[in-house]
Amino acid sequence: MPASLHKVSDSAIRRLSIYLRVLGGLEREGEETVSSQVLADRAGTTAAQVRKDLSLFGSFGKRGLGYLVTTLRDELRGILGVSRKWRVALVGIGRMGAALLEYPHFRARGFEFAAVYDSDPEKVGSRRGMLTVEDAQVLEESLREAGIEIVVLTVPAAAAQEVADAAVRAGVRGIMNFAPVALKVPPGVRVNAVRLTVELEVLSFSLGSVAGRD
Amino acid sequence: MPASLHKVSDSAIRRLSIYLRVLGGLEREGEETVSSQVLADRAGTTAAQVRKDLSLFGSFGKRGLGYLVTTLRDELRGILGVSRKWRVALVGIGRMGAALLEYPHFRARGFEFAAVYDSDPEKVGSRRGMLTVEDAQVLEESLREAGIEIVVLTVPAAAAQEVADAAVRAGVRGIMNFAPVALKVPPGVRVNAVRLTVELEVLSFSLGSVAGRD
DNA sequence: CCTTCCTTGTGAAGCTTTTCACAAGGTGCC
DNA sequence: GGCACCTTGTGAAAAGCTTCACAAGGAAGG
Repeated sequence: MPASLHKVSDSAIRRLSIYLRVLGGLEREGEETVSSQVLADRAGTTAAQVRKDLSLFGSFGKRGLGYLVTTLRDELRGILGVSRKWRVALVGIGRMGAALLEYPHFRARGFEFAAVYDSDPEKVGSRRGMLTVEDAQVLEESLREAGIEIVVLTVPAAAAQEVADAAVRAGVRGIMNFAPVALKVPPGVRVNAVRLTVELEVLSFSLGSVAGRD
Repeated sequence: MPASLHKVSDSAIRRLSIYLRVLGGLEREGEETVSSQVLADRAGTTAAQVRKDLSLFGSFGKRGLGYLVTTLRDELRGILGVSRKWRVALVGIGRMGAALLEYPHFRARGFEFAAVYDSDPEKVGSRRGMLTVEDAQVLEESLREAGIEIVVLTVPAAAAQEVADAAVRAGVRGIMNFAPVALKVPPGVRVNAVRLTVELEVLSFSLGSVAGRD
């Protein structure tokens, strides 16, 4: 049975996103079908896991054959909600923010930066690609007017909570947080933290341990 | 029982890294002790989880009092392997690579970029802070000579596996991979992938679902 | 010293996620 | 059409992770 309302784990969703990326590659290579085994190899997981993940949302495969690449890709897009465009804003134009603004994979997946903010008077008013940097002081009103749904937060840790609060007041329900601080948000708002230092420290731990296995 | 050799989950290590960050903040605020409850609040988890995580490595607290901030910080540094410096190399100086080179939190935690590589002749030989960009063609030999232990990979997907192979041959055992592709590496080498698009798609899924809880 | 209060460390229970294994369904060749 | 072969979808088992609940240890004050 499908099950769109049963609670689906975060890790399953992460893997679906990876499958989607893999399917894009397969399509470009001209593959028409793919088995759970091949999909798993390319995604770095197991065939059983792939089938289980997909079965959370329906039966997309053909027994004896596998999955139709294009069809499955479309299904996954629908499940993940990326068959539409999302209006995203970036707050904080440091080096990281600037890099993300230009990051080609976001736009290619339907995430479109529709507004950019900074609090530095030197930056406010300057252009970044198609966008003009707006003053973070008018964040709340401006986000609401622009109909922003997701905010990417690349401000210093000290300013992050304040910005998040304003974004929430403006109706934003998704925040991708690069600031090294745990944001408090009301229920109904989702924060996804990207912790670069944590990732390096996980590596450090693995290498430091007696044997550093796989 | 402590247990330094029992297998410790990745998520537990991630949390330890977050606790370490929180402890830094507490120390700057002049706190001398901290309870598992406060640590949990600031780290975004529960008190029981904090105690369980720490108990994997020893008994660092004092009943009735909590944990000594400075002591626990030192213990965590030791556990995570960041009481020493790590020699890190960056391969691929796009916008993302350039942003990471300047990312202040890496150096502050003991991760020091000791070499930078790119394959673009325009970039090779130019300076980036204290470093001169080296040619990616001599990656393997150069990494070995520089004694690099960790590589941060910010090259296009198509080049990533090749770079990873060279790094592994050079003795690198830790790779932080920003390229949207699953790297194959031999046992003993650890890859940590940073998947920015996946993080956005997880948000997209959460917002798209009927109710987008929490 | 004794009592009260607080917080840790930790088995055990509960829950979630992953892996297993196989019946069922479909393909494609002869 | 029939047969051999392949791959999915899925209950069930296994493994892993988190939460619970409380005994034990220590602090603080009288």
